[in-house]
Amino acid sequence: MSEVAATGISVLLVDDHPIVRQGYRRVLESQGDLRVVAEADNAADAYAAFKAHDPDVIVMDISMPGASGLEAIRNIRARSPRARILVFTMHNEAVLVKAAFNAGASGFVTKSSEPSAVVTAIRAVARGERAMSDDIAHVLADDSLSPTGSALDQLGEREIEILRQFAGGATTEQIAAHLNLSVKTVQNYHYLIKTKTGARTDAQLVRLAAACGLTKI
Amino acid sequence: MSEVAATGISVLLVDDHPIVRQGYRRVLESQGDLRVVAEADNAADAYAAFKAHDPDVIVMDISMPGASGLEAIRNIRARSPRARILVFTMHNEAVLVKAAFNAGASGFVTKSSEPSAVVTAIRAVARGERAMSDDIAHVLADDSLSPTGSALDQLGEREIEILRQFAGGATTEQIAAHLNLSVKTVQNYHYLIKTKTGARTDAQLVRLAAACGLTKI
DNA sequence: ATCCGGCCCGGGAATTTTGCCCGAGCTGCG
DNA sequence: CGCAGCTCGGGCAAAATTCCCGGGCCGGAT
Repeated sequence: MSEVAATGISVLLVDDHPIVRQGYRRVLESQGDLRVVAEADNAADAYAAFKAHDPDVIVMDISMPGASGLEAIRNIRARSPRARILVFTMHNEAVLVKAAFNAGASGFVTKSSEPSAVVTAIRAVARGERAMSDDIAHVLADDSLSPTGSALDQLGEREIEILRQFAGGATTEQIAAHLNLSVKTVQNYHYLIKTKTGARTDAQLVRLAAACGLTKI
Repeated sequence: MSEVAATGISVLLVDDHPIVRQGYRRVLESQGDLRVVAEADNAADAYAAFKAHDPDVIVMDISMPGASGLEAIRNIRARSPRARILVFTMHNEAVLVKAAFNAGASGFVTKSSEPSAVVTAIRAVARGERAMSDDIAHVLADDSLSPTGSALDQLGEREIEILRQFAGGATTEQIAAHLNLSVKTVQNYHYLIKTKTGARTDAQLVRLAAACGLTKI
């Protein structure tokens, strides 16, 4: 596209809710300097759209069906290290934030933020800077001050993802199918998560996940 | 507001994510016949806004921090039975759907639906009809093939008590000891509660209990 | 280069729990 | 009285859990 404006920032929207994407698109495009050049609702399409449109910034939710959003970030960054990815999700757990940045994200903004925070973050990420919303900064600050850390800090990425889906109400089979794992592996993770967090009951696990913002109720 | 167009549908938006509300507002208002007259990000504000603006339809997400969305629905309907509430959330569990309708919702649309589905549902609800998105209809259809009851309402006192303790994180043995029952009986109640509510997972049970205000998280 | 430790993925086997059947005692109600 | 519903538990096959194990992979330390 040779006629692309020199000053515009092109954006790829990745979110599994069509209506939510619609809304974002309108909000972003009302800014003047932001153009949504493509949308995707899953990790695979996200990479294809990235290759096809070469956007300046990818705005993506990391809680999507199928492959984990973190996995998608890693995939994209592995093949295109100059990709700028702004994570835009409702989760605000320190573990997730750190995992996202480790995976290669350039920014992290929660959906609880003011709309202006997203726009600001997109512009910062487009300039190659790191960006995060105020609440995320607070979460990370609190986390770095606490000696023991959150109960979820001792969990690996896979464990977090499985805990999220489990607490969300998914059955073991559904999780296994979503993540392409054997049922046995999911069961083992389930058990491991319980022992690591000290939860003696599935209900306690759900409460823990909810308390940490991993899932909403 | 004497200048209100006679043919417009006024909408109150309830969602805890500002940017999401922004987006919905733009999507809905681009329809011409829909006007967003107020927004709220929690249950208490939702009722205040409803009283102040008397909207034709309330579009609300039921996963909000603090008070349960179902509780909010019950509150609003109890005081204003003519209120039309369209639940608009990402959750698609049969238990939640049934609980929402039991609480007094007029419609249920998931965020995975096409934007047009929401608009259609809003218009239907405004006409006093019941509305739901296709995926929700499928979930309910699948669920209704088993002749279970509707939701938490048809639970006996003992069942409610056991569900409360279970959702609170108590183990089967603890519940049995606390209620002077055999472990087997508690297990049987556990199973009975699941079948009556339609929950397929302990996590779904906890979510239902939390959504109904049975336990706080 | 090698070891160590961590995460990831699953198998195996003993133990529990589920899922769903059953009967029995107790209420209240027509 | 008969019927219905709640409460309480036994029984038994099927499934899940609880531990254990090993192997592959990778990054960091020696």
